[in-house]
Formats: sequence, C-alpha cells, structure tokens
Amino acid sequence: MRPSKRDELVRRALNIFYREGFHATGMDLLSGETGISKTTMFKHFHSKDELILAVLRLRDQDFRTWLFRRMEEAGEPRAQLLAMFDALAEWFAKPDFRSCMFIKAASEYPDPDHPIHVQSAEHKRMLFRQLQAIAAEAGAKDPAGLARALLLLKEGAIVTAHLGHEADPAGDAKAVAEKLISAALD
Amino acid sequence: MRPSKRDELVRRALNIFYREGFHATGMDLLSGETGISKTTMFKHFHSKDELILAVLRLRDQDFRTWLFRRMEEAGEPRAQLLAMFDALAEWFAKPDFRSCMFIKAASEYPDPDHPIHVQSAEHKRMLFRQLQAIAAEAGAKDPAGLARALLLLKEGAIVTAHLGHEADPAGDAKAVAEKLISAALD
DNA sequence: ATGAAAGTGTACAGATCAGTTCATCTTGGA
DNA sequence: TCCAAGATGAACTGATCTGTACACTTTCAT
Repeated sequence: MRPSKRDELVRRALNIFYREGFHATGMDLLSGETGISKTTMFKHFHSKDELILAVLRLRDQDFRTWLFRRMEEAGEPRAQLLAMFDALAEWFAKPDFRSCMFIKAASEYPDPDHPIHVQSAEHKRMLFRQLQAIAAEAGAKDPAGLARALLLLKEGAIVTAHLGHEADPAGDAKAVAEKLISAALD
Repeated sequence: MRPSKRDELVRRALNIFYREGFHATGMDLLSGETGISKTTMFKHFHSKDELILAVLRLRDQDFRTWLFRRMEEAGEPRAQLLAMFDALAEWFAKPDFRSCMFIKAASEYPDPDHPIHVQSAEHKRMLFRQLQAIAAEAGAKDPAGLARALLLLKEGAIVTAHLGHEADPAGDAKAVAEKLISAALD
C-alpha cells in the first residue's frame, strides 16, 4: 500500500506536468501516460490540485536535495556558495530543462492565496533558509542579505536560461556572485 | 473600423490574461467580461493563440515604453541604469502586480518553438538591446556584460516579488546593481 | 483458501473548451 | 436614402475537462 503505485504516479506526473504545464495536462492523459487507472488516481488524490500539491512536495525534496548535495561537494562554505551556479549550469544544459517548476506553478495559479501558489512560495523560503545558513558558516557580515542577493541571481538565471537567448546565464550569475561573496567576506 | 473594438478587446484581454492566466481564461469568459461578442472576436483573430500574440505585442510596447521613460527621467545614463530598479519597486508595489507577463506566457507555453514562447523570448531580447545601449552610453567597459548582469537582477527581482516573502526585492537588486555599475565604469 | 485492500476498464455526468453558423441589427459614408 | 461593413446574440459542433459509478480482477497477509 504505502509503496509503489501512488509514488509512481506522483513521480511520473511530475515529469509530464513539468514538460507540458499544469492546465495543459488532463487527468485522462495522465492516466494514459502513467498506465494508472483514473479510478486509482482519484482514490489517492481527491482532486487534480491535490495531486499537483503532492508533485510539488516531491519536486521540492528532490531539487533541494540535489542542489545542496552538489554544493556540499565543493568543500568549504565559501566554495559551496559559488558551486550553486555550477549546479545551475549543469541543470540548464540538460535537454529537458524547462525552467523552475515553482515559477511555472505560480504562473499558472497566480492567485497568491491559492494553495499551489502558497506551496511554491514555501519552496523559495526554504531555499533561502538553507542558503542563509551556509552564508553564515562562511562568515558573511550579513548572511541574510547575501543569501537574498544570491537567490536573486539564481532566479534571474533560471528565467533567462528558459526564455532568453544568452549563452551562459549561470556563468554570468556566477561572475556577479563572486564579487558579492568577496565583498561580503572581506 | 481600424480603431476601437479590436484595440479595446486586446487591451481588456490583456488585463484578464494577466490576472487569471492564459489557459484558465476561456473565450466565452473573455467575451462576457469585455462585452464583445465571440463572433466579433473570431472575426478579428482566427484563434485564441493569435489573440494572445496580439496581447503580448501590446504588452511589450506598453512595458518597454513605460520602463525606459521612467529611466530617462533619471537623467544621465548611469542614473538611468539604477532607475530601472526604482521603476521595478514602483511596479511591485501595485496591488495588481502578478509577475511578468512574458515569464508567465513562457511558463504556460513551455515548448520553445511555440510562437507564444518565441515572442516572449523576443521581448527579453529587445530589453537587452535597449539596456546595452544605455550601458554603452554610460561608458561601461563591457556594455553587453553589464546589461546581462542587470537583467539577471531584474528577472530575479520580478520572480521574487511574485513568489517570495522578501520585503524589498527591487531594493536588494538595486544594491547589487550599484556595485556592478561602479565596478563597470570604474 | 479466504477476505479485505488495492487496482482495473468502461461508461458516464455536467461543465467548459475553441471555434462556427446564421439571421439580424447598427452604423456611417456617399 | 441606401448600402456595405461591422457587430450582435444565440444556438450549435465536437472535443476535452474534472470527477464519479459500478462491476470486475488482482494481490497478499492471515
């Protein structure tokens, strides 16, 4: 019960929503693509919105785990902060990169009180907390301020990688980040 | 014949698409809210996608005109570059601010070859060209590089204002921009 | 082996979707 | 005054949407 089918549905729904969008993906298509009957889907999740929320929880877990693992591999805190942008470059280079799932979710559910919007915002807040902690470890004078600035660059790089014509938004962001980090740690 | 009805439709459709999203807004609702009959709508635009493209053209015009006018009011080129972030702060403070229409459009039409996606990307490219010109006027050593960096901050601030919990993303972005501009003009 | 839990396929409801058809009405210029 | 172009309302097509109903099968622990 607890293992397979439900998790498999969420995992495969994640990929389809990410590729096609939320409104553009119907439950029938989802059932066809995942091979899981619609009856079962609605037994696990009482509505499409609930399924989307589960997808976003999974994506939040996966993404933060992946990102901060990549950063930890870089060694000391200062190097970790910079490594975020190398991880981004790696992500952008994937052929199936299609921007950030939470930016997309917030775009499709623009009402700020909608649960999907709220949960997307929560993801960004958790990213901020983790980044702030690393900035503090690195000895930044203003860890919160540094984390906010680095996240601005991160979000900007994601949007630009998805929508722009620039060659290397992650590299551009990293160059700015280097200056900020140097200044913040004097 | 060329004036009113058609332009009025595009203008009012813009507001509704911006507030509710593209997929979430049906042509019937659009007809009801604008008071323009569906027959007339489909006489002017052969499909919903064509209407959306017209909406995006209008938004591109309006936004760039508004932004660069605000920047010009700041005086010399260096001040103009910084004024972009004051304009953003002004925009974010509006109660009906709901992120950037082109980020949203690209989110809802993620296929990079889709005309709506292509046109959204074109908007970002034109912003870049105009910003690069001002950076050159200001005497930047690498106008293109400075423009790219400032746009990263702009896009990041927009996403964060829409999705984050931060108090003043435009101010944060401006603080980083000041350092970049100082360094670029030495 | 039995019985409950989980999953299945199919058909359906009721709403909404983009887009069309058609007969009628309004408008403005010659 | 007349005529053509533009606009209208309402009904309609056929597809698709979320969500449900129901009878059936599979799985698996006891």
